[in-house]
Formats: sequence, structure tokens, C-alpha cells
Amino acid sequence: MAMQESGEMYLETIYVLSQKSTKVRAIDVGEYMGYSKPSVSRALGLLKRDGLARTDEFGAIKLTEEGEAKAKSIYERHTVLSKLFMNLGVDEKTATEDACRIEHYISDKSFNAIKAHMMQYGADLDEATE
Amino acid sequence: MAMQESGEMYLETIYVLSQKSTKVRAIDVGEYMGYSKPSVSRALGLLKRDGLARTDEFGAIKLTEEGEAKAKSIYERHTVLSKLFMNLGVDEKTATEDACRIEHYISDKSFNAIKAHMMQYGADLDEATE
DNA sequence: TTGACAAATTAGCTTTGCCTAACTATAATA
DNA sequence: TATTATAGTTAGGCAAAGCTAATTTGTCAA
Repeated sequence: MAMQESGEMYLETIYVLSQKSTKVRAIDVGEYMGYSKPSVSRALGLLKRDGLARTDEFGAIKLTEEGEAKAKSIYERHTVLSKLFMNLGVDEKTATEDACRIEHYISDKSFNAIKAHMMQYGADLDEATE
Repeated sequence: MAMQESGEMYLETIYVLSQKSTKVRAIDVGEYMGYSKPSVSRALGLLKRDGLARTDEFGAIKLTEEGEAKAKSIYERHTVLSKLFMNLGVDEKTATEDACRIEHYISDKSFNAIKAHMMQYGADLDEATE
């Protein structure tokens, strides 16, 4: 079954935190997302069950290859959509908030169309916005 | 509390069906959305509780002024977003499916920015796509 | 007027994804 | 080493929003 918004947000968070720190723990994920420890614990269990995340020998949360690929794809949506809204004059806060919700609901087709359109206009899509 | 995707979809459906027929019944809403009668019954109860819909003297479902305003606003998002995706080369089916999900998650600010952008490029936003 | 079908509602189940409370395990320091 | 704090898990609850089954309501035609 297709992954839900919730699972995607956990993946994306682990991915983002992994870029800032070598050891990402459940508690860090919870603090970042504003969720309780049990919620994170269960969500991570599901990601592990589905082969998207694992715990390494030092107890750090790591994404599997598949998990990382998914996370990157979601994160790319996030950055491109944020950029799109900002290019249209929306303030950064609103733009990133909207991107954060829409990234889970837009199809590959529509997303790629938006991305292609923005490339055409020379937008710098590589720069992260968060 | 802010209205959820589910409630918005019911509102939008009642609005759309009301344009085609004078008497919209719960069963019609259910058939259109692919939901069971009890699901529709409960959802309509919530819309009524919140002052967004009512049943008229002939048993037809009607939107209140507030309900209709909301429905129109959601439906406008639907048409504008569909147009946006189609303008970018996305096929109609995908474009309307995406619009149908995203319409519930985009902020007023970002939506208005998109709309303004499209007006600038002379897109015909008045024509319905469904 | 009554029998039958269509429409609506009630009751209760399921899943998702959050929560708190309580418990266990780990780790660090006195 | 023992105490204590931090991290993680288990158990159980709640709300949203679907579902089926069963009941009630309403309408219409024989």
C-alpha cells in the first residue's frame, strides 16, 4: 500500500536531521516534529518493518537505501514547491508550510511538470530553503 | 477548528450536484463520492451541526450561505489548480485528481499567488473542467 | 390500505495516528 | 558500584472517517 503522509514526514525528518548530525535518535525526531516518544517509537517500528529505516550498531537511526531514496524524493518536492510559492511572491513561512503539506499529495506527473517549468525559467532549485 | 479534507469534499460534492439538479439527496452524494449511506449520513449530520448544510422542506440537501461560500471557494481552487497543471502539460485526469487533493491543503496566500500568476498569463479560469 | 422497495439512520467495527501513564533499559557520574 | 537521568517501549485511550448489518422511515402502486 502507498505510504501515508505521516510516514513520509518521519522519513523526511530523519533525512533532514541526518544531514546535521551523525547520530539521530528517536527523541530528536520527536522534538523536531513535536510528537511524543511513544508516537515516534511506533512510527519508527513501522518504518523498520517496511524496510525503510533501521538502527545501527550505536543505536542511531539510519535510513535504508530505499528509505533514503523516498526521503530524498519527498524532500525535493519540499524544496521545489517552496521555491515555486516564493517565486510567486509568497512569504517563506507560508511557502514552506504549504510545501510541507502538498509534497505528500502531488503526483509525480504534476510535480515533474512544475519542476520542468521552473528549470525553464532558471530558478535555482538546488538551494535548500530550510 | 478548521474543516478537514473530508468535510470539504462533501461540501464541494453537494455544491456540484446542486448545479445539476434541484433535489440532491444523501444517496446521490454517496454515489458520486463512492461512499456508503451511513458514511454520508454521519458526514451530513456534521455539516448540519456546523451550520453549513440543512435539509429543506422537501427533503433535499441544501447548503447554507456559509456552506455555499466555502464550497465555492474550494471549487474555485479545484478549477484553478486543474488548469494550472494542464497548462504545464499534465493530462486532464491526473490534473484534476491532483487538484482534488491539493485544494484542501493550499493556503489562501499561495492559492491567490497562483491565481494572480495565471491571470497575468491570460488563462481562462472561468471555465469549469469537470 | 397494505406490501414492497428505496432512502436514511443507528449500532458497532476497523484503521490511522496521535496522546498519557507507566515501565524498562541504557548510560553517566558521584 | 549504586544512583539517577535520559531514552525507548508497552499498554491503553481517543478522534476521524471509512465500513457492514440491521433497523426505521417514507413513498408509491396494486
